[in-house]
Amino acid sequence: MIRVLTTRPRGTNDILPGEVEKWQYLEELARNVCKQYGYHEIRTPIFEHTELFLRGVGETTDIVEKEMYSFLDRGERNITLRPEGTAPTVRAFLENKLYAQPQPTKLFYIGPMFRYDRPQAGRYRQFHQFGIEVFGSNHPSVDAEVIGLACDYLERLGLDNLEVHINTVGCPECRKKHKESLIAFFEDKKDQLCETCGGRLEKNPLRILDCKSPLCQELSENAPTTLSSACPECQIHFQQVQEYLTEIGIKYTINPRLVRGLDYYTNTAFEILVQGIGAQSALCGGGRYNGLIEQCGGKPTPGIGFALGMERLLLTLNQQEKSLPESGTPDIFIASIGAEAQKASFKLAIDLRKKGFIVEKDYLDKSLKAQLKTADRFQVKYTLILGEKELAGGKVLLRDMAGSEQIEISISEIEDFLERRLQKNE
RNA sequence: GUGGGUGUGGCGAAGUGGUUAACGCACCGGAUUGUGGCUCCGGCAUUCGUGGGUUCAAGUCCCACCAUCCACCCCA
Repeated sequence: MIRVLTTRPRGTNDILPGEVEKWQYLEELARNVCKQYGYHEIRTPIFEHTELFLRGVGETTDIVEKEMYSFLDRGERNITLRPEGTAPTVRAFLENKLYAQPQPTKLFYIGPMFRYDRPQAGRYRQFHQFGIEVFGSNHPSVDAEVIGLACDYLERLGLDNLEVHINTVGCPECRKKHKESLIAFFEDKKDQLCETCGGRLEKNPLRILDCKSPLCQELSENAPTTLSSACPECQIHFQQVQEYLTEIGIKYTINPRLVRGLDYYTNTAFEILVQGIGAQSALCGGGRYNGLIEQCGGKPTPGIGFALGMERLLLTLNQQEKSLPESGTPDIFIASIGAEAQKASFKLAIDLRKKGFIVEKDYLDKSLKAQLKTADRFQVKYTLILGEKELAGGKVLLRDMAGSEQIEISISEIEDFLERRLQKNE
């Protein structure tokens, strides 16, 4: 009846203990890799002025047209939960004048994004991205570094069967020409195109190239590609990016049909794909966006970056049965018998925690039997048993759970003892 | 926004119109005095997503709604 109180909003997830450790591990690794490459973390707000995304992402994109979580705040400001991380990063770069520091600026972020989509495997309304951005260099080695960083990260996780697809979508001039030649190419074929592609022809003919309908694929077989339409300058840039990729041993596939959905992309576009996690096979996607910073009110500044889907990454790791850390077990469990001992065990627990041990205890006045059962569930190596008898003598029983042996030691000796034993067993 | 599948206790899962809704796991308690893992015993769904309808009788049939999963569009 009051189900909404116990049901999370559609397309969102609770990350529970046991699972959250995996997230922490993935985030830590991302931070470490970024650090080695000289990228610095940036944390921008989770919401921004709607205008930023209209401008930055593009008014005709699906994100803006139908996927944004937008609302008026109490001050009548039009606010949107960020659907992606690049525009906010650009905004922060400009607002905080990071361009005044040595260039290029190399940033990374990890955090939630929001898109109002129908959820399915690997797609959620709140999802998390790890992304990097480089502002201020159009050097082809930067393109290769960005792609290489993503590959490095994924390889360190031991993932198999990854495919790096790259393409160039050219500069705005190339794109304009390409669009015209595409429309001309499909002119006499438009009646045969599928329903969605019929509509795409006028608005976004680029997308016909990666339509999944077999007939559209066949029809577009010999269509001009962004690559073939690229001007000499863009061709050269793309060529150099490939040379740099080869230099660092990254295997890639040139996919002339690869186009990215957001308006701001120019030149290099790339995706890292993986099979086996459902229809949404793009683990990571990114590219160059040399016009975006100017579009957002800055001086003309080249940029490039990627976004990597954390949920999809977890799905992949799961599917490939890669092991990740799970929740740890306490060092010791403290069982007590009787009210006095309960109080003493409470103090003992806190003293030991202050010494750095991970300590669990009983909070329910359970029977000793039940407490040992609980200790067993926690899989602790040692249980301290504190009863009236021991308490009187300033002692505790220290029980080795695996060997079922226990000795009596004085409370003052516990720390030393555990220090030695727990280290030895580690 | 469109299409398809699913919806029984914390989880897995029987049940296909008829007395008290199997079973497994998990959880909690107990098997004489303060001792876990094995075993045994006991407890744990006034109820089958929600609301209507058909029927003498519905978890079982019909309708609607909701949720969830998958897919399309698109994207991470």
